[in-house]
Order: sequence, then C-alpha cells, then structure tokens
Amino acid sequence: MPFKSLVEEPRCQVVRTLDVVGEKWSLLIVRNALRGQTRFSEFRDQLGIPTDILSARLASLVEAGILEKRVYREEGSRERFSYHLTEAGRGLNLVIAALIQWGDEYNPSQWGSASRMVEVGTDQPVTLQFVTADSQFVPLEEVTARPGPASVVAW
Amino acid sequence: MPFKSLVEEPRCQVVRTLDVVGEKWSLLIVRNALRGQTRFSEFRDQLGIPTDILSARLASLVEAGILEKRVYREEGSRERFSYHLTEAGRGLNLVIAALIQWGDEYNPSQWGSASRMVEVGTDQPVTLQFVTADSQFVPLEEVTARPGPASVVAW
DNA sequence: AGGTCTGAGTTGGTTTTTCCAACTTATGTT
DNA sequence: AACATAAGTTGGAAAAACCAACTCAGACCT
Repeated sequence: MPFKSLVEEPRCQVVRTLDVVGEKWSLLIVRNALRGQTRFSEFRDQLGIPTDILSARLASLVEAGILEKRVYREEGSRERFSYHLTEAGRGLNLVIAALIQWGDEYNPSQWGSASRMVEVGTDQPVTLQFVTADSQFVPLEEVTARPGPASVVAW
Repeated sequence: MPFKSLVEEPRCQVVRTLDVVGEKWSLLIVRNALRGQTRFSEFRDQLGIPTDILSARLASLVEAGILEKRVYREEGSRERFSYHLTEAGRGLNLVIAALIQWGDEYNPSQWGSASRMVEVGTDQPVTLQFVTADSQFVPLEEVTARPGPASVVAW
C-alpha cells in the first residue's frame, strides 16, 4: 500500500485514489477486467504478472471494493473463483480512458492506438472532455484545480 | 521504470502512459506542479518525498518531456534549477481530474473534497464526461474499450 | 580570509516490494 | 491409482524505496 497512513486517511482525492489503484499492476488488472476478463489465469497469461503479486493485488482490489470475488463452476470442474468489477471498478474506466487519451495525444506509438473508447451500442468513438454544469465544453488548458471543503492548510 | 521493455515499445497506451507516470510519486509531483510548484524544496516539503527519489523522478519526468528544467536566480542567491510543466505535462490534468472524480464518487472522504477542478476564468466547477464526435454525452456505463489499429493479437 | 547559511541535491546502508521458479492443494478425469 | 488443471503459496534473489547524514557551490557576514 503505497501512500496509506495508518493514523489518518489522506485528504487529497488523488492520494486516496492512488492508495487503491496506484500500486504496480493494479490498473492493468482493472483494464483487463474492463475487457471482460475474470479469472486468475486470464490475468496471469495476458499481463505476464507474477502470480504472487496477482494474488495480492486481486485481494487488495477486492478489499477496496473494486472487484468482487465469486464462485463459479465449469462443466466437469470443481468450484473456482472469479473476479468481477463492482460499480466502483467500472467507474475506473474514466481513469483508464484518461490514460489512453493522454497516451494517444502526447506519447503516441508508431503503430497507432491499441485501444479506443467507444459507445457500446453504436461503436462510435468517444473522448473525455471537461464540461461545466450547464454543459459547456472547456478546453483542457482552461481547467485548473482549486482547494475544496476538505483542504485545511495545504491540499 | 516499471513496465518498460528495452526491446519493444509497449503497444498499449495504458502501459505506455504508466511507463511515464506510473511510478510511485510521479503523478503527485505532476499534481503539485499543476498547482504551480516548481522547486525541489517545494515538492519535498509539500509531498514529504525522500529527496533521492524526488531527484530521480524529476529527472525521469524531464526525460519523458513532462517537465522542463530551467535555471533561475533569486535576488542574492546563486543560480538554481526549477521544473516547469510542458504542454504534455499540463495535459496530465486530464488524468489527475479523472483520479479526483473517481475518488469523489467512489471513495469519498469524510471531510469532503480536497480539490475541485474549475474553469480558470469563471471558477465554475467542471467534470469529465465522455462525449461523441458530434458532442453527445455518453454515460460512463455505456463506454467500453475496443481494439484499435495497433492491436495485433492481444491488446 | 575564514566561517556560516541555504537550496539542491548525493551517498551508504536498511527495509520493503517485486520477481522468479518451484511447490502445493483440491478436485475431476482416465 | 495416476494424471491433469486452476488457483494459488513459498523461499530466496533482485530491485526499488526509505532514511539520515553528508556534499557542494555560491552568498553573506565578520
């Protein structure tokens, strides 16, 4: 657990979120889960992650409420476990999409994009935009962070 | 450098982006830079990061084109270095905003939000939304990833 | 000229994570 | 009974992070 303090929950959302998904491999597991993968062996084979780390990450993602551990049984097999995204886990496609979009824009690969975000029904590509409450688009350069209610002295 | 391979640049944007900002502390340095911090001592004091790690991260962020190292001289001091976001670095406020928004929604603090994203001129709060090419909003659950041009077998 | 201060690091040694390969466990099949 | 398989565990090596102490180069003071 990279940034967690035992005495006090960190105030900053960035820190709190990175507590949950900032460890190595965590977001990649979530990304693969968003692609529909649910099993230990799928994550292991697709990501090439060491199995002890995978085991630890799955446990901490379950504990963080991002994955849910379920029992399944395949024809002629014993019971096994699978891992399914919760609503909070599915919410992380916001973060994944941001990483994809930044990578496409500022760190493109010579081979083009490996994945695109699309609307499920229509397969139309979608992008992330900053939007005000009255649905006005705001360019990225015109957006900044300000201290909110929970900021006491520093952020 | 967490995920980098020397023989081949990874195809997936998520992996490529995490190569650059996935190490511990990197995104927090960027976040503080977005708040206007530029100096070694500011990052050190605000983040509480070990100085050798800070030194290494600043160097790798410079190398990745996210920060730019500049010389400055204060009244009655010798020349020193400061670190300024490049355009690519400023683009990371997309990622920071996604982390903040996810944290607010799925992992809220009892003290409320420590920071809000706002439009610079008006201070109106902004949120990240998925949008199609013809400016239609798409709810998060209706968005998924699909393989793009650079995906050969797996993603 | 010598001593002190300050920002920005570097260095050496310890602790924590990650990695890797080999092993285990609980079934179900042959 | 022997073998196969998914889902892990375990032990030891390598890498990364952490911490405290130290350096370095100019500015400033006496």
